[in-house]
Amino acid sequence: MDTPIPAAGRDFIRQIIDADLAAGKHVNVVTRFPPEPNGYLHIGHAKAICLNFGLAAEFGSQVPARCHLRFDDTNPEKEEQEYIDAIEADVRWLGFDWGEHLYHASDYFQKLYDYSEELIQQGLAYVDDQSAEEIRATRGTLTEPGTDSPWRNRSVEENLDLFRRMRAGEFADGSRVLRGRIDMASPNLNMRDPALWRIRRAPHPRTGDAWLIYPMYDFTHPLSDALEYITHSICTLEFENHRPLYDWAVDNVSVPCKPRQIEFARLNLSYTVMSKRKLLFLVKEGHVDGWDDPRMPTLSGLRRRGYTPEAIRDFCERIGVAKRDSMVDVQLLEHCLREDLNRRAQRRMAVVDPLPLSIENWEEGRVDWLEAVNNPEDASAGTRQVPFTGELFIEREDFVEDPPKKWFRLSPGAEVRLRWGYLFTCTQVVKDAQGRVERLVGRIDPESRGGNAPDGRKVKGTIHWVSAAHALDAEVRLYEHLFALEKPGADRDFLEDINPHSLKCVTHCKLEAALAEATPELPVQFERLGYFVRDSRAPGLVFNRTVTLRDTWAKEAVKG
RNA sequence: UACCCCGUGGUGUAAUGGCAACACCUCAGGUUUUGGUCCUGAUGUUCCUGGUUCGAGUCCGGGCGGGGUAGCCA
Repeated sequence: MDTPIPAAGRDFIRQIIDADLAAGKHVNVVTRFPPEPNGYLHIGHAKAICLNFGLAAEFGSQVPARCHLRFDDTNPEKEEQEYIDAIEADVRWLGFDWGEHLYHASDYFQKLYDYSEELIQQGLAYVDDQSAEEIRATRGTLTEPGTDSPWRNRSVEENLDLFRRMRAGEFADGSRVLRGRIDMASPNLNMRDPALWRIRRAPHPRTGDAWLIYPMYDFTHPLSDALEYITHSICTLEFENHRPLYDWAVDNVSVPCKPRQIEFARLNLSYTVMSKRKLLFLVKEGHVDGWDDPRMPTLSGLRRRGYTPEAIRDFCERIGVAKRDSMVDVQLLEHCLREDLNRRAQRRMAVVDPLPLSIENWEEGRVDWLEAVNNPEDASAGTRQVPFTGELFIEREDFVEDPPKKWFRLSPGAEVRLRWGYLFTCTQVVKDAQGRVERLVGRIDPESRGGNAPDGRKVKGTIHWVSAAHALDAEVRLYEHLFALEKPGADRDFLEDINPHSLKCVTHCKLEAALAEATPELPVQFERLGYFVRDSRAPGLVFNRTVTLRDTWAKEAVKG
């Protein structure tokens, strides 16, 4: 190593790899991201993806390094091609590339089968005729040892014969299982003669009906890692107790290398759920619109919502990697998002809850094309022309008849700036029969074109607007967190914690005409409201609110 | 009450025997044609208890607390 990396500040996994490289244990770094295609990828997977692919990219400057994408497809009853396709698309969208290294555990079934015969030959595996119930009953408990199966001491020949016939389909589903012959009294339950292969007459998305027996994760995973020459096999904490079994597998068959399993804490995010089981439930029971519902923590949902891969990667970097259970505040994710969007999103004006406003001293039919800055954070984004007329829409929220303290938006007699336009003073409030404000009337200062008065007087409030004659009609979907509680399901069914206000669809919003060209790939900021993106599924002009702007006034208002 | 893992501000992460730091959040102020952005500042931290050491968040013992594990799921 020409430039030794200081240990300080590096997470424990990077330190392990540093040490392995320094000690000459490895001359390269090979990691893998091993999803099971039984659901869509979520933000928790993003953490694992960024870790594994990130490691390969980082160490690649030092030694040969790569990261594989491998589908852990050993349970045909839960896995589907739709998920396989979605996972590949999501990993790519996040910004990672596995190159040639796309693998499937199902490609290794024959090798795994051969390794199993090796185990049988060594007396390290046997065919058990017990039912699943009997095996469960004899496994023992957390505090008591299990008892040996009556079939535990079969001869090698008999085991070989039976195992071959299992494969040939001579036995019914679930009637027999191949078990590792380890230790029924082990304090680690995973070592109490774990099942290695089970009989399942289920078509597999990739192998079709070629196999009637399927290997278990605990057997498949370590050997797949070994077959791919994985150096560091990084997984989540719940597999910690499985590590002795992982090591047992690679130690007892003739694989070409012995990868090391390292466990880290999975991501928990406040105000959401992360288990695939729960996410699947939300989809199947119709609590959300699908896996890519913009309220879902799935990568496809976040994408549709307007999250950027850059923001998600930044987030994954900032949360770090450790072994302690934790719950990350969703506000950190939103902070990363806003930071990215602030840099890149062009500004537009849009009125979600329109209130008509008429300018008395504006010549009928006159259109004034004003210059508006597209992105104050990025001069190269340039400017655009926005039409100003005597009939506008403003945000209903920006007007109050009886302003509270520190209110510097619109109220009767108060002067505000119409962004990029003129200083405006409200002279008249028109109400309907019910007393609801229907329309505002007022005057502009004709000398203030562009937003500044010639006399230099300060106007603190600036509000956004849209010319009525030029406005586009659109639907805007306002989202909040899917769950109302920080930790959904903490003390009741998680469905009861769903936020009833997680989606608000608002129709007949008024947009600046330039928004007609908005695409689902380009985030925009609706000035003073938040970041939005064109929906990728709905026909017509439909926008999703990605995230609001920080709103210090809202906090002020709450305080009174 | 078996085995494994983990305990650092409200949250997440760092400090690798030597001044407990960074980010988010919160709060206060400044700048501002977005109550955005940006800038400045403030509040707040080593689970308890013995020990080793000149010196312990860090090493050791004992507690306490949290998480995981009894699929032919992954």
